[in-house]
Amino acid sequence: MAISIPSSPPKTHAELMQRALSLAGFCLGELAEIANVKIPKDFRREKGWTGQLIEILLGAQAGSKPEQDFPELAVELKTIPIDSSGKPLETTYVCFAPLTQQIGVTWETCNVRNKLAQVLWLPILGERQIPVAERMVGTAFLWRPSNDELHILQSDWEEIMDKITLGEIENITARHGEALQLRPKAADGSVVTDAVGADGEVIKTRPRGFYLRKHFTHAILQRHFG
DNA sequence: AGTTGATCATTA
DNA sequence: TAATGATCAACT
Repeated sequence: MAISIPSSPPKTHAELMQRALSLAGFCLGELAEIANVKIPKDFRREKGWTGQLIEILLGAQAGSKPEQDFPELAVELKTIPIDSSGKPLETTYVCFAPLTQQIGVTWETCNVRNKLAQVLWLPILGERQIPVAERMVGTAFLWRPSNDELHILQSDWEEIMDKITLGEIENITARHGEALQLRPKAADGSVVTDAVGADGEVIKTRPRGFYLRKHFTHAILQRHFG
């Protein structure tokens, strides 16, 4: 039952699943000790702490890349905080949205579809009232979108991308999209990037990211756990 | 009470 | 600056 830190990425899906499932039942405090990582009191200043801890324990390569966490397996890793009834506590970040030079990008080739083709979900029982160290890791599972899910995602993505292309970026709010929503994604309000303006000109705006709504990820979890 | 828009640390 | 990992907290 001993957990160790892998020195290399998993080579097969089976190896990845075995590693991920071996974490079930441990709390974050125990895993942090194994990984030799300090435990924050809360996530106010270390929002990505859980995800990075799990990456270490599964042997994912560190660093930021617009590719999957396990490129050779084409698998993306997502930790998702849930309450005691299994409901997601947060939306799930997918990737940045291209705000310019997006001509020619289609659903078939876009980053959203690529990222979501195969996701290893790792639920973390972690209501805010539970101290970080005591939050418990649940049972990991590999998800591939069903045809229905794929169609919803595609329709949302196309609607949002249409508006971006037409220079309506400032009119898109997080209320658009049934499963996918577009929201700011930056360190603070001073961060800007290029986008297409109403008259086709280049404007500056806050970077945006695609997120999965909670009701969508909840449905995914329910499909696997009932 | 649930969601939107804002924010934090780190790396390349 | 742009990307990764996400959660916070103000607002409706």
